Amino acid sequence: MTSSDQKRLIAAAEQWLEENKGKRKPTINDVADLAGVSKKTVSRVINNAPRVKASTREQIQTIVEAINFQPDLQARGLASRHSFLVGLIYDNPNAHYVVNIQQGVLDGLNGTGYELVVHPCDRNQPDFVDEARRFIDRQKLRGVILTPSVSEDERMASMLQDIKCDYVRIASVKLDDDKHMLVSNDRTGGFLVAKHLCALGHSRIAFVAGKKGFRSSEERQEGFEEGLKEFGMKLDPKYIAQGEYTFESGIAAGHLLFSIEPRPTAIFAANDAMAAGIMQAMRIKGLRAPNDISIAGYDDFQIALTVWPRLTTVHSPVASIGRMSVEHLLAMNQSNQAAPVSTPWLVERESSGPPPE
Amino acid sequence: MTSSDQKRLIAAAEQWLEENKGKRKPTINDVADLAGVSKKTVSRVINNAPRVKASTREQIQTIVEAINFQPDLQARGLASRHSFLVGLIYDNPNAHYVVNIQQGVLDGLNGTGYELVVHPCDRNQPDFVDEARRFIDRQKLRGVILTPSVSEDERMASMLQDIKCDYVRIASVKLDDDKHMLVSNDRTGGFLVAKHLCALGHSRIAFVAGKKGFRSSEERQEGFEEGLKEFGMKLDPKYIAQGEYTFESGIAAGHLLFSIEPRPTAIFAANDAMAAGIMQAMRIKGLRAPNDISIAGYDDFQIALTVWPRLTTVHSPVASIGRMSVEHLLAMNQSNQAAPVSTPWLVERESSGPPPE
DNA sequence: ACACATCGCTAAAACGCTTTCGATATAACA
DNA sequence: TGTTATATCGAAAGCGTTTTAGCGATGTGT
Repeated sequence: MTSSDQKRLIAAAEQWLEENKGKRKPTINDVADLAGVSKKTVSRVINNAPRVKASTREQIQTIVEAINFQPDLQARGLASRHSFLVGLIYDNPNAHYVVNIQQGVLDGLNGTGYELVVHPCDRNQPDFVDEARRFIDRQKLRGVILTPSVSEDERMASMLQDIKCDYVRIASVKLDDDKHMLVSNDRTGGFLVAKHLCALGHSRIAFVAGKKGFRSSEERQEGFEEGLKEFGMKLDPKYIAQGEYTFESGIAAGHLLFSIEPRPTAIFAANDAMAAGIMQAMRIKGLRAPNDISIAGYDDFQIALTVWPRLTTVHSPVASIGRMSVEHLLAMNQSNQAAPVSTPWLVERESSGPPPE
Repeated sequence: MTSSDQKRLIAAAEQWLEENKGKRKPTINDVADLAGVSKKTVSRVINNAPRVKASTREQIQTIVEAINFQPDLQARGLASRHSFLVGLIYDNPNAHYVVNIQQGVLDGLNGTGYELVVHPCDRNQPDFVDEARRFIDRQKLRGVILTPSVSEDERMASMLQDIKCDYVRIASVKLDDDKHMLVSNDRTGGFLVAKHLCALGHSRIAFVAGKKGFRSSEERQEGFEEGLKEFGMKLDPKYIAQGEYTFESGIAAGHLLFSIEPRPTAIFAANDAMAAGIMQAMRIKGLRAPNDISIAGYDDFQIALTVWPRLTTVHSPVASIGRMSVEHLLAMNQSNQAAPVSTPWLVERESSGPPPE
């Protein structure tokens, strides 16, 4: 394209703008007319489709920018049978988890032209899968991201397969094909905690499990047991308490564990909220961390910093998991990549220390 | 409609289902054909428009249900120039606030056919209003909900007026027409705290302000001062510390206030996170709540229950505010209602008590 | 009895894109 | 030179709704 062509096109575009100032938004027809090509060719350009001569493409792009043409998403969707929306389906009760994962997903979506529509669900309701299905095909979502624990639900996954909706499951272990998974590898996190507590010299170590049926809790526990094993130790069943991933269940688990003889010298709770609950229970009993009992949690959410002493915990990069999950989702049909895996790390703070004499 | 008509229609619908089983979804054309009417009449029925004979309406509804016709949102949007999406625009850094308001908004949207698309924004970026504008008219949102502090931004509001997008601003004070406001009345919350602390017998009371430029903090403070006034007291400027609404800024404010002579016997922080920070600072100084200093916060988020002693605070019904805001938004063009107002209440816990001798 | 609304409905034209199906021009090849 | 690929582009037909324009039948007031 010569520069005089360029000038001529821009002049035409300016004139168009003058004539239609505020009256109506530019459509693909306007672009086609101004560029002297057919709609189809413009369509090819805005969709980055091949089979357009470089110079033609350039001309069209000049016009598009000059009159600030934005394709209408509804029209596009109607013709191509899909929307420019991605869904986030979650049932996690933890506010920090939801906000962080959501932020990560939004970051990943940024600049792609897709927007995020959120959809909490309740696995206790018998029709939650059907409800999700209606949601998805009402809005013809481009794809969905599933977070734990709904990501662990096979009924949900097979429904998505049925309706041919792209999806990525964020979970602590690989439950599906590579293309549909993002693994957070909680086993490693549990392992790190065991190593940390063992290295400090603890031998009577307790574990507080999260909500039953949550895979993350099982993974954290198994990783933990592996770590203990490496130090020639094993998790004594009497030192295992069942929690619910809530602060209150942490308090209850704490009281339960304190009454066992001999008392454990360290407790690993499957998340921070329960760890904070245990620390609350310790205060009531007059026990102090880490002097009497060391405490470790999992998540590294705000609560880990607001308790006293601050909590030793496993940091899981939740926001970055969210971002990776969208990237994986949107690249799904272009390349055959392996499932991304995120690796957590240990954050040592004041709640853990050597065992008492 | 006679019952034989009904049967005939249902039989025809069943046959249609048989013929197109899984092949394609029913469209408005199918309904029109089966019911023996024009598309427009079906359109009137599904939009609850007038000028349709009751019996005709009934027949069409019979067919709609029989073949489970769901109007295509993209096509509807294309023709009617708006989508079935509502936006939530937020810039609040507090995870609990975001999740709760979001949950409330989703509750309000439930059953309306609208879905929620979330859009965080950053008021520090110079083009955040333009960015929001592009987002809104790209997706042709039905309306948006604005939460503090972006709800307090007049540039955002006037942009929404310009593009004729319905919106509701959630804020602690009325900043706009009734139709565009939902007021959370933080002044009352501040007032209640003052009354509570005064009634306990405190006379040296400090206040920790939230982030500068946040209207909520100002309202809480003013309500607080009104309450003090009612007890014949006033807020001594030396007892006012500037915070940032964060836990860390609470720690800093605490240390600052502790060093003042005479030390205040009670501190009201403009939110829970800062109150928790102050309690952290007290622990470091060897001070105890409420024996040495009473503490009160604002929000009643989870952190108020996980600190020790548990925090006396003001409960603001955030989720219900979210729900009300959507209802207000969707009813905006039908009736002329007053701006809904939510009233907070005091929750007394162990962090506040009588002043020391 | 007449003009004039109102009601109930229809046919056709948008809405702004993508898809389908070809057409033409150019390059490559024998 | 003729033949075949390949690259580039266009016309027309959808996609599934709502809007527009208007028609006949029925009621309403004078």
